[in-house]
Amino acid sequence: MNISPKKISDHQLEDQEFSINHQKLIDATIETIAKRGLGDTTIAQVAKKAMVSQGYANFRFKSKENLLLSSLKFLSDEYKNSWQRIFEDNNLDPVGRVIKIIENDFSSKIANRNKIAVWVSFYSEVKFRPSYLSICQKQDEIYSSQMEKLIKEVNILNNQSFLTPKEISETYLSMVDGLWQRILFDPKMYSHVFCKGLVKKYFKNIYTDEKRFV
Amino acid sequence: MNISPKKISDHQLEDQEFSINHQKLIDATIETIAKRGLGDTTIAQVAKKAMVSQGYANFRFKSKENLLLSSLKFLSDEYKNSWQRIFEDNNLDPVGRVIKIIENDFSSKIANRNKIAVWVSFYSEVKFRPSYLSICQKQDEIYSSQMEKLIKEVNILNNQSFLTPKEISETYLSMVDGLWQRILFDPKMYSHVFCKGLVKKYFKNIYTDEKRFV
DNA sequence: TTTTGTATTGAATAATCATTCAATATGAGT
DNA sequence: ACTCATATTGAATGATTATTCAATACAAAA
Repeated sequence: MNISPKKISDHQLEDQEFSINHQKLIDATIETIAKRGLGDTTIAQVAKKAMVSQGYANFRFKSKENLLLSSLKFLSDEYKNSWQRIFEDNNLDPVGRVIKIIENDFSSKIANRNKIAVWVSFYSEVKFRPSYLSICQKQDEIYSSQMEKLIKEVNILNNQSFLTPKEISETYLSMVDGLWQRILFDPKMYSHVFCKGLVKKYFKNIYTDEKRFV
Repeated sequence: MNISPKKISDHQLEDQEFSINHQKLIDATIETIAKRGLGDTTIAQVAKKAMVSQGYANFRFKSKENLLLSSLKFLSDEYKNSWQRIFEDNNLDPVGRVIKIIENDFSSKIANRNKIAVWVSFYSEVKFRPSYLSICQKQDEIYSSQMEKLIKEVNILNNQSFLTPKEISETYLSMVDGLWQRILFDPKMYSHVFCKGLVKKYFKNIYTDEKRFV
């Protein structure tokens, strides 16, 4: 995982905040949180999983807090990138874009149980750690407003007027958060297929003539 | 808060797992988790807030884990009772019952930021603590099936057939979970009024003839 | 008042962990 | 081969905190 193509010594990359060890530690942090919970995640365990010494992990990230923060940032960026790719794809019409968003939100890369466990762990601490909040909240506002704009386009094309774009987009985003949480409890019942189906049915009910919401 | 009407010495109530101190400690636990997060909640802080000694808190609940568990149980029971009251009220027709459920889910007693912070904290640990899971999951399944049954009644009366009762009830329950989480981030934007309005609009869109979904 | 059983204290204990840092390994340049 | 700069180790440190328990307060009964 994350092997750089050419063998480069780590220190050459240090200032860029990237190296094999840097990423190995972040991956190990995510795995550890997913397996044991944020509260039971220790530097020792993370270091062991990343196969570096405990001291090194601390040295590399300056503090445990910073390691956790970097891991959250990594997940946040991963999601952001997948979102942006959809919004920058000019081959998609509004409905096609909505469908891609849904597929992405319940893809196995994004909505797997490990990553959700990490998200929820951080979410639960957001109220107490301004640094977590600043990573998540700003992005969340962007997603909200971009989604609303997108739905506005869909609404116009599909001649729907009872629900406002804001209502539809807020409902969608809440549903996704709720379903993610439920995947944690009962991943069998809340399978990707089930979740995608549920959300698409929501849209199908609004845009009855649109055949693509399966 | 929770003053018993007559002055009774605590030990008379001990076997019933209830006493002034018992409840004071649970209240203090919830407040502490809400204020500092599950990870930073220590027995010392809880004991201080409950105005008993640290040793006593431990003695009374046998362990920190048990104190946390009792607090989760308290919240879970509180929600359960409010839910049951609605389902046992024979004056309500199906739609009236749905509306009461919505009002309850976003009442200030249930959906306040402190209690949500506690819920989310526990949720985030559910994957790792079977004891938490057993308190939450069983109830959640009951809510799911009762809600589905209720929607079935509403569907029949309102002649709606495109969305299945299961789809509507799962969508509702997910939305509530998602909105709760969002209240944590941004309580101003996700006010009780906003959340209730959003959910009612969802139902209004499904049951267009039903005037009560505002 | 004295006794007795329970409630409550708070200081001591022991375990866990983040963090530090002196010592060592590594590998590129000479 | 030697030097030097950087990477990495792992044992020691110190802080935090759950848990224990001997000592004390209290209140009811005699």
